[in-house]
Amino acid sequence: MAGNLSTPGASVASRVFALLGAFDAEHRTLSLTALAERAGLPLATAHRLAGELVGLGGLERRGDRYVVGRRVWDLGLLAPVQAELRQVAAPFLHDLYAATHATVHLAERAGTEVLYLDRLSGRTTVPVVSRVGGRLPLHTTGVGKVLLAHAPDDVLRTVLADLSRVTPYTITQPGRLREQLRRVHREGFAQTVEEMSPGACSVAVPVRRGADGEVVAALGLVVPDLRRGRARLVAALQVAAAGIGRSLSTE
Amino acid sequence: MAGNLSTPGASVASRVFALLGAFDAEHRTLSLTALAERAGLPLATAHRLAGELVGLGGLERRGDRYVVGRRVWDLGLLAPVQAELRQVAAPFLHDLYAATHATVHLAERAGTEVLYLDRLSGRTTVPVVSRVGGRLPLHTTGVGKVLLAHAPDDVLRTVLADLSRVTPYTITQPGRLREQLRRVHREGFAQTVEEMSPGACSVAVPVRRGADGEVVAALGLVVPDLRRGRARLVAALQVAAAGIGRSLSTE
DNA sequence: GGCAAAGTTTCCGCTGAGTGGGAGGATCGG
DNA sequence: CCGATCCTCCCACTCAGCGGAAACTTTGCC
Repeated sequence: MAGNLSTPGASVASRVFALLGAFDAEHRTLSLTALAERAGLPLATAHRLAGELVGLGGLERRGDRYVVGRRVWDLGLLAPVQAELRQVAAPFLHDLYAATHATVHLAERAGTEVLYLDRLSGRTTVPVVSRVGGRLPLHTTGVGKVLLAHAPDDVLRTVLADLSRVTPYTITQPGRLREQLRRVHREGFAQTVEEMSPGACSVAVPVRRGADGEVVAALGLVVPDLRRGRARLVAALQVAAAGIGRSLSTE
Repeated sequence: MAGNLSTPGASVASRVFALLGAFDAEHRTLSLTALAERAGLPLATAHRLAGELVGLGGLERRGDRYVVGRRVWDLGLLAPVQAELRQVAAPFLHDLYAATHATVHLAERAGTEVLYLDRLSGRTTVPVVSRVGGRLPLHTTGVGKVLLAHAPDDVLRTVLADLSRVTPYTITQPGRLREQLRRVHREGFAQTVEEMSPGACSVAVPVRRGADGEVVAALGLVVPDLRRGRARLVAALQVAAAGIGRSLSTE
């Protein structure tokens, strides 16, 4: 994990975040050894610091494994991560869910990835890999394609230069993706067919801030099949996106 | 704010959390001076540490105010705060919302307070003060009364000893509250009428883990008026709570 | 404009908090 | 029983962090 933080010169604060940053969606619990390893800290240091963090609520111990502490959850909920957007969007997401019973996503672009801001998923839905706070590639998801179509040129170039394959259907040819992004502009929505996850298709539309039309986010649906009813889904998305955009204040 | 952390002996990690802990729902942005004050740190120290945290993503600067950083949001979402419960409950919360269009709450008891784990609120709803990750008194909310009715004796005693008044209708007499808690047991649900927030009423039921019947959480609805349709709301809540309880694994 | 007050940033020398190698335990499996 | 693996603790050295104080910026008032 990143440069060796055990070298003198690294602040304690950075070590705190190194420890916390050792956790991710695939590693929600870690043994001390794994924690030290992933944080790039000597065992003794990790042990002492981890103990301290447990006392502060930044970590929790469950048996001999560590997990991120409740205190961090508390604090994180205070972070203004698109707070207004999420607030405004919430009822529209419910409406979409009620109308479609598909998994509903609200996402923004974070660099060259999609960042999922909110998600509603029902009982009977295709398994979806997204997660609020999670990031996925821009070229493999519906919301990602929408955001990519409206991203600055340098982002597009970076993404096109490295189209990783996720499923057999993932689009890895820059030319094909470029063509699809043009269609996103022309038709106003993006779609994917099993490009991120087998058995999952998606459609997505941009959310434009009412005042200036800037694309601030994307709204998407994940369904098992798009061959029937796509038009209805897109229409529902567009209604919701327009409603959200209208309700957003000018920054 | 707590003991003076500027005295030597306090670890850097504790100062980091002191700074982050200076933020709360009412203070989501702070000037440097306010931050230092609320964290109990000397100005120079707060300034340096805050700068460091900005570099690490733990804080963000907006103009000359600080807010909690995205990194903390990211990390917090990895904290296993009733992860299974929230996951299992999500679709039931949607159902409840679809059926009632009321604000839906999922909450657990954290010491002598209610901790809101999830919340769905629609467009047209009474203004509600709850917030995911937020805490409220046990005796002024529907979910709180449910949780209090099933809390250990020492918690009950502590709460009864200090029934703070929030609105003119808040129950502040231990006797009356005791009587209501008995009714919660007898009738299987709790209610409030403008006891937390003027114009807001609520009903709530316990969520019992299927395996052992232990009350692990409470499920509640907030509506403008309970005089009509209360029975329907309670019935809907009970169906949902039973469904959630059945889906919970034995810990 | 001039001045005071409040808030923010920088400087710098002293010092004890933090560090981490290593020893010592605990636990497991063969 | 022994070795492997992981966790905990110790302690002497040292440099990262500390914070008082001074400089600087912004704001608001006369």
